[in-house]
Amino acid sequence: MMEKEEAMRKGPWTEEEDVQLVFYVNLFGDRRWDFIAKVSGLKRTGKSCRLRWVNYLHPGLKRGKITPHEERLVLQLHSKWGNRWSRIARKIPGRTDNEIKNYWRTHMRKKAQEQKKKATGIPHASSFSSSSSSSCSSIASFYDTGGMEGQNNNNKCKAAAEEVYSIDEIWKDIELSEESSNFPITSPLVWDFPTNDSLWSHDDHESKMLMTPPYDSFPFYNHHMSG
DNA sequence: AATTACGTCAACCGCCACCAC
DNA sequence: AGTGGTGGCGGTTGACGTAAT
Repeated sequence: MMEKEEAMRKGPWTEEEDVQLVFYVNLFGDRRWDFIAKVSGLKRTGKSCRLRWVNYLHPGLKRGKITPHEERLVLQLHSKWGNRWSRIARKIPGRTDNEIKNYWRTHMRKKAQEQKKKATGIPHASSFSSSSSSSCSSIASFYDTGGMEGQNNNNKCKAAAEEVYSIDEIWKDIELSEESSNFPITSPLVWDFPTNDSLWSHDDHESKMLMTPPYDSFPFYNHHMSG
């Protein structure tokens, strides 16, 4: 409390901050965010660092639009779990909870509005997507944390959804589509650092490693920054 | 060309769970 | 068992880009 808090930065991250964060995450792992926030010299909170890493800098992130397969998967999982975004995201490789949440909000809202119109008698029927197997649950539970578990009135939808498309099938689909499309895992920054967990055992060294990342020696830095 | 409306998405906030002490 | 610190999660906001007028 008496500690005079340095003003924390907020808002969009700069490229320099990204580089710095990645450097320290590769050094210390992606767990101790508060520590990383402190030692990195970034004027960001641990939470902010974590968010940036998880939603943007993580090497495994898949960029680009949600595919129909993923969309289907989101629908399936949302019908099952409701707004458990992180849980859903874990089942969709390369997608973050934030991404899925945003996707759901923007796309499902539209669908919900259409559905409402339809319900109020205004003839406007555009299907959710030609590949969507079931939109009943998503519309019904749109925006609330329903989920299907334990909700009798929705069991029909769940059953219908599962009947139409099993999770296994969805996974197969995704694998196939990814194989065929050969989708690139394209994180905005391609980091060459080894993610070496052994670094974690170097607690004693941590304080000695508090240095500013040598930007010049980062091959990816120049590469990315020139873009 | 200027303005408005709309869509998208990165980032913040508040709450909660977990863990170490 | 109680407490404080930290990370994770879901909800929400606001900036920015683009389409429509």
